[in-house]
Amino acid sequence: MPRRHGPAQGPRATHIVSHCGGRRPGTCPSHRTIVALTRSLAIAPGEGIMSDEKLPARQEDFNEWYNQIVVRAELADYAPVRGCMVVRPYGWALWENITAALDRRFKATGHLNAGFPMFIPKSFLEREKEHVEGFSPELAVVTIGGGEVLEEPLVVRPTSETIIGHMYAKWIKSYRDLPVLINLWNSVVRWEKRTKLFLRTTEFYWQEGHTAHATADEAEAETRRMLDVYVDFAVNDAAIPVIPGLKSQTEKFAGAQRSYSIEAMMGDGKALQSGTSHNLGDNFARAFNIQYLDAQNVLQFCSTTSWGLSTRFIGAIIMVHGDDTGLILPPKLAPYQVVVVPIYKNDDERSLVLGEVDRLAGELGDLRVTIDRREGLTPGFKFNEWEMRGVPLRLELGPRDIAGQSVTLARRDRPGKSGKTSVPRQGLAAHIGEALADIQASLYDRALEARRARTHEPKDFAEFAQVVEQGFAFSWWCGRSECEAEIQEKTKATTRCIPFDQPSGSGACIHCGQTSQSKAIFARAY
RNA sequence: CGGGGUGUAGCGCAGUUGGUAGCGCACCGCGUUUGGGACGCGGGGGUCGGCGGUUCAAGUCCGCCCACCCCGACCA
Repeated sequence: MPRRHGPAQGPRATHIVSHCGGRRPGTCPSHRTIVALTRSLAIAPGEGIMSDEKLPARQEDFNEWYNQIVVRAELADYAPVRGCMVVRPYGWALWENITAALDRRFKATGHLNAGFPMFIPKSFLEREKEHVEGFSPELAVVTIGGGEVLEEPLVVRPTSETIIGHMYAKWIKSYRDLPVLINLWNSVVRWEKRTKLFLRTTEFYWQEGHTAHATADEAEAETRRMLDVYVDFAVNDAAIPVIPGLKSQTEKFAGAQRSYSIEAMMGDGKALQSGTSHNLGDNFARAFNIQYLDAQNVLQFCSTTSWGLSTRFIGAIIMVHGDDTGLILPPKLAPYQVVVVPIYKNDDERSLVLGEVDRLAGELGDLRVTIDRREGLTPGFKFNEWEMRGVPLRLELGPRDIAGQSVTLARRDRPGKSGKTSVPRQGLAAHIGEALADIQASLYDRALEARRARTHEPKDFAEFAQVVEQGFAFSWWCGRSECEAEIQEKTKATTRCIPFDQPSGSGACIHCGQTSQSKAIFARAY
């Protein structure tokens, strides 16, 4: 590929905005087919097909499809700092709806929000052995402050377990202080080698819950309870089917005793860990002396947990629901649930239509509605743009609709003209409410069906290797790290989780043949 | 960190044998358009990644540096 980056802007921005610009189809491999096609139809290249206006087909180039959607839908853009992203208002509105949906659930389970500093003394990280081993390769370290070399370097938080540990040790004295249930909404920094908007950026936004409990059982219950919260959110608000389960030893959080995750299948069959919950046992309690006196006046270590869900989840929404036309947002999280496109030819029609559009929008008070009043753009352009940006429902209102006392309704889950119906103006609000609920449900059903179609239970390792190229394998696994490493080397697939939902009995490990007590989900992962 | 590649307008690119920088899109203005990605005319926009060298003259030739991209090893 020729150069696709510029020094001043996001280096990858160029790459993302258009893989070849579409202007020189002859020099771009991806366009040769199109060019050949147009030639055979005796149309000059570029005359009949505006290739740069279309997204790449998911099947052709899923990666490029994703990159273009993120930028063109104005969810995010590349920051001038390598690996960092700017979340644009449309993307942030989506994130706000996600945070609201989660925060509501956190409050309902008794958690309180707090703010912790982004700088952590470097020595804190070193207190827990596994933790420092896991995180030191990706730390950003501050060595100078106010022009002077710091006595102790500060790390920019990659996660807050250590500073939480320090403070909890200070706050917790008695069993009467427990449990402590705190959540943080913040951003963290991990110096990743290879980044991708939303999925893996140097800095990302998330929530991290941190709790301390009197007993190991309570901590385990909390860990599982918050994983359930993530499942509930993913399924009911994001319309994303997820598989909750236990992480393998190699996949678990650095410093945790046990990690759980929810795993989702993306549109290309790869897996995305979409949320995690960790039982930290007494690892951090011992490292930071988080101790309390129990009712018998005996000093005990706390058991702690942590759990997080990040802006990565936006990547999941994009890759689970999106189609070749662009983004499809689940109605419950969409920044705009309804977009109204007014249609008119002259000033008279314009005032007629806009007046009606205002009345109509007024009736939809409970919904998130936007009216596209932009001048100088054809309705057709607006249809395509809002479909690309994933608005679940579009209302088209022009003179014809007004004359017929009706409104044209277009469902995003059925793109193009096929998703259009004309509905009576009377009772529109109720109709729209039903349509949104229906879209929400159908997105989930569609995603679940897509996952089913690509989830297999291979007979042998040869079939296993084949199915994980484009989907999930649900297979007996011995649980040994060495075995997992060999599988990864041979197939690029890793265990995603050991689902809670297990068949009874035992079986032979898909790779080494050892008798195994449980089956794992294997897949290539983001 | 290893291997490969690329830096020219916001983006995609062209720039011949060295002769003082151009095209498309986007942007701005005006007009005609507007029910599935409109068109015409006019206009603004550049330390050619940086530094140094060769030369009467460097986007172009030479050297060094920087940045970024792709592929691998590591990851919410």
